[in-house]
Formats: sequence, structure tokens, C-alpha cells
Amino acid sequence: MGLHADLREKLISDYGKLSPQMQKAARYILDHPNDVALRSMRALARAADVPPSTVTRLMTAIGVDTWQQFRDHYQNRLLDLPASYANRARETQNVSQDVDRDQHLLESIARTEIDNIDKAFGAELRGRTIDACAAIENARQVFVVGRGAAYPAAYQFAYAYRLFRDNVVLVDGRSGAFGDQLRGINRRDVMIAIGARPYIRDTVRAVDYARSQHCPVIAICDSDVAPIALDAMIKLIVSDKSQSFFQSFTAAVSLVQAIVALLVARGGQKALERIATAEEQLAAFDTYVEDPSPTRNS
Amino acid sequence: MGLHADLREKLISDYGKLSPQMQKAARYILDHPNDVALRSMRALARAADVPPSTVTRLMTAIGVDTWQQFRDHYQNRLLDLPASYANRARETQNVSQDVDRDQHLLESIARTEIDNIDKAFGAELRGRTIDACAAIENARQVFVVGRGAAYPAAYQFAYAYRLFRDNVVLVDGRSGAFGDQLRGINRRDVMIAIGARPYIRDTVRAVDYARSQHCPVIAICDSDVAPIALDAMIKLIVSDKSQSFFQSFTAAVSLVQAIVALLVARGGQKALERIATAEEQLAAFDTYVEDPSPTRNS
DNA sequence: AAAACGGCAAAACAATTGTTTCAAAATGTT
DNA sequence: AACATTTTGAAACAATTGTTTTGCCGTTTT
Repeated sequence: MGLHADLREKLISDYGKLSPQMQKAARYILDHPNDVALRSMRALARAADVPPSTVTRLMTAIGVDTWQQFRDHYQNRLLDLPASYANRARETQNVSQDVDRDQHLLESIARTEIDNIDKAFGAELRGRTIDACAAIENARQVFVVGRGAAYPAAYQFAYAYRLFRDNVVLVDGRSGAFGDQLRGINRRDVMIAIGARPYIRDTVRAVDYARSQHCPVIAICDSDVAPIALDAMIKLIVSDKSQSFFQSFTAAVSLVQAIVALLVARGGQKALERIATAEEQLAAFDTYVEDPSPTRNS
Repeated sequence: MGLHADLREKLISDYGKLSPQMQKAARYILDHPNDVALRSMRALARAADVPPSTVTRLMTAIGVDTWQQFRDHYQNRLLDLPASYANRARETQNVSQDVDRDQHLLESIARTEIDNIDKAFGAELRGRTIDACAAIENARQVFVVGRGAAYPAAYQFAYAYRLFRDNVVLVDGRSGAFGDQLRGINRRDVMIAIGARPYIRDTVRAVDYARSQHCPVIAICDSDVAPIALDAMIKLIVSDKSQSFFQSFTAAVSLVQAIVALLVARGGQKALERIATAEEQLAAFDTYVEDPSPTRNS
């Protein structure tokens, strides 16, 4: 019972007292518990980028004698997981109806969000997304506009894009008026405008100005007839359906990330090198805390 | 594609044509599919009471070349990740045409994003999300911290939350130092910290300071042992897996939106009235363009 | 009755597994 | 600076892995 009651909690509580390499292994295990259940110890060590002996040492450090026990624990956990549905049923019975309602609401939100993303990456939009990338690649300067709830998506794009290209302007109206940031915009540039109903006046004004200067517009919005989409070169219509009073910009954020990923993929080696340089700079500025390894997923 | 479409059906349909010993093995596999995923081939053979060679022969008989493939299939089934198979297949498939590659990359991104959101709304996290809401409701002041790529999620929360409550501070370090914005933080407040590897020093510092003032922390991050999660009251671990060099904060954004939606739902009529007031104010400020109808989705 | 055949398990195999050992490297202490 | 301690990764190991080969057994065919 209580012996290995919860191996994960043991791992977390002891984490601070472990040596750096063991922490690395422990962290990988905490983040990828299924790997313990399904893969071999050496494979796990490889994935966690530590020598096999570190894994062994980690096990003895947290009081597990053999990998066999360790693996068994995680296998049982994995087998019990599908049963968690039954657990939830039991839990929600005992507790008040409020919790039950909250659970259902969250489920419903999840479904809606997934649906939104699904549509954003639908067949029709994929082609236009690729077109948008081509336009961005050839642009002299990229202006990104998004206010209010759309601001996160705009920021996201600018932030990621800036890591490998420096010809982006995030038009947030913060530093000076809009006019300042849009100065010099012309037909060789491109503007990415993000927004949904209710349309914020500032964004519409920015788009109108861009069009008046013959700058093509990529509109990420909720309708073909949105003010910012009316004369756009490329329209990327994303669903912003939501369970709450507030429209969801999840799909827009996701789409914007995808555009950046696509640009990097098309940029090839050169783009990757630029990113490496940018990351080095950030590290040099002491932006990050420890952990020199780059963002790498298994 | 359809090659290994469903290995179990293949096993059933071919069952009659198999030799007696192979039937014995096939029958055991059909009855204990998890053994394939979790145990070794020899162990399976032992459990099924057949020699190891029979299992090998069975595999070739049903058109599977190697135990590795067989096991992978059952492991994916156990993880309920039918996508991963298609994933690998398609990725390793053709790198032929650029447009083709772009299309596939987008598809792959979509799957990953959906998977991330799915996990973020999984059974374990739903309960904790509700707990987080309760903590936020009872807090005197809500501080939201998120820098770099996590900033959109932090902004999103602050923006939406402010529409119906005014006790939120978005700690962006823009207006003055962190110290200014965190002044007076104490045990009756709550801090929502958002971040993923690589962890940005500012965010960690803010969390450390909050903890030193005994302010409970809700951590939205990528690991149980992330620096900002280490002593958090509530940990909301979201997957940030991504196809690109850049981790995806889509799930974090989505989760944050869900928290706001939940807070509104729990807030009842009063919250809705406050939102209406806020929207009227915005309209009065001439923020929106035409279209006076409030943000309401069907 | 002899030959041919398919089904079968034991043995053999190279590769990989989990674990231990050991010396170098890194770290902290005097 | 010199020592003691801890941390680390490469090598070594026996055991076990997935797979192939081998030869035996029982049935069928000629």
C-alpha cells in the first residue's frame, strides 16, 4: 500500500535533493510517464538524454530496488487510467451538483475548442495558409495588427517571427500613435490583421490605412464580410465559437503559430541558424533560468 | 494505409485458417491485448503456453513483419492515440513536393494542437481547474505573470477577467519594475504564473517573490517540476508539444479562457451584469465599429 | 511401405536488456 | 593549493530479448 503509494509524488518531493543529471531523468519521467510503462530502460535513458546508469541511480535514490518494480508501477497506472472514467462518475456523484456542472462545462468547452482548431486547419484554409506564407516571405515589411482579445494572437506571431526575421512590426499603438508605426507602409509590404466581432475601431482604421497605401492585407477573422476582410488579399476565416460570453481566439493563436512554423520549414537551414543565433542572444542576456537545452520534444 | 488498419479484425478473420498452435496464441492475444503492449514476446508466449517461435510465425502469418510493429500497434491502442500511427506514416512518407510537404505539415500541426488541448481538458486537469477557480474567486487580488511566449496567455486572462472583475493585475513589467506591480501581495491574494521551458528568469523571480510573501500560486506550465510549479498550490500541466522550434501555448491560452468561462458561470447573474456594463463602457468609448450587438454566440 | 510434407518445439544466434563496476571529472572543504 | 567527496559516463557483465535455424514427429500421398 503505502510503500510506493504514489511514485510520482515521491519523485516530485525529492526532486530538489537529486543531482542535476538525476533531475534531468526525473523530469523526463514526470513529463512522460507512459514511456516508463511502454519502453525499455535504455530507451528511456536515451530519450531523456542521460546514460543508463543515471536511471538506475535515480531508482535507488527514490527507494525503488529494480527497474522491474518501477515499470510495473507505471504499467498499472496506465491500465488504471481508462478506469478513471468510472472514478469520475463516482466522484461527481458524491460531490455537489455544482462541480458536476463545472465538469460538463469544461468538457463542452474542450469539444468546442477542438472543433474550432479542426476547422482552422481544414482543407480550404490550408491552401490559403500556404498562400499567406508565400506573401509574407516576399514582403519587405510585415505589419501585425490585433487589439483587444485579438492582441495575444498578434503578439504571438510577432514574437515568434522576430526570432528568425527582423522585418516585423507589431502595431499595438503602445509606442506612439498608429500613424507612427505604420509610417512608410506600401504595396511591397504586407499587413496581417487579426480581429473578430465586435470589431475594434483601431484595427479597422489600420487596415483601411494600409489599403489606402496599396498594402495587401492578410485577414485572420471570423467572417468573409468582416470589415477587416472586405478587400483583403487573403482571408483566413477561423471559428471563434465559445461557450462563454467571450469569443475564443484559440484557433487564431494556433493558426498564427502554424504560419510561423511553416515559414521556418520553408526557410530551411538559414531560418534555423537565425533562430539559434536569437536563442544564444537571449541566453546571453540572462533571460532564461538554467537549463541550456533548447526546446526539444520527443 | 489499410495495411494494419485493425490488427484485431485481421486476427479474427484469419483465425480459422491458422494452425492449432497459432490459434492458441491468437486466442490469447485477442483475450489479453494489453499483454502485447506491456510484456515481452517471450513472456507473452509463456503466458499463452506456446513456444516463442509460434508467436513469430503467427505474426508473419497475419502479415506483420516484426514484433516491434505488432507491439507498437497495441501500445498505441492502449494510449488511445490512433493518430500517432498515421503521424509517423505520413511524416516518413514523401518529401516529394513542397506544397505537399506544407500540407502535411499543417495536418500534423493540427493533430498535435488538438492533442494538446485534449490533454489540457483531461480528467485529471479538470478537477484542478475547478479548484483553481475556487481559489481565484476567494482571492483579494489576482496577479497574472507570463513573459515571452507565455505572455499572450497571461494577457488573454487579464483582458477577459477584467471585463467582470477589477481585482486583476497583469504583471508585465512594462509599467515600472516587477516590484512595483507586485507591491502588497500577500497570502490573501493569488498569483497565476504561466511559463514553459525555457523558463524566463523574470517569471521565476515573480513567483519566488509571491511565495516569499506567502501568496499561493497557480502554475500553468509544462512540468510538475518546472521552477514556477515547484511549490505551487495548484499545478495545471499543459502539453506544449509542437512541430516547430517553438513550443505551442495554444493549450495554455485555451485553458485560461476556460477558467474565465468557468468563473463567469459560477459568478451567475452578477457576473453577466458586470460584463454588460463593461461592454457598454467600451461602446461609449467608441471602441467598436458599428454592430452594437454584444458578443454572444449561439 | 516409402516418400513427401506441414506443423511443431528445441536449440542457436546476435542484439539488446538491466545492472554493476570503475576511473575520470566536477564539486566542495579545509 | 591540496584534499575529500560527490557526481558522472564509459565499459563490462550476465541475463533476456526477438528471430532464425534445425531436426523431429505425425499425417498424407504415392
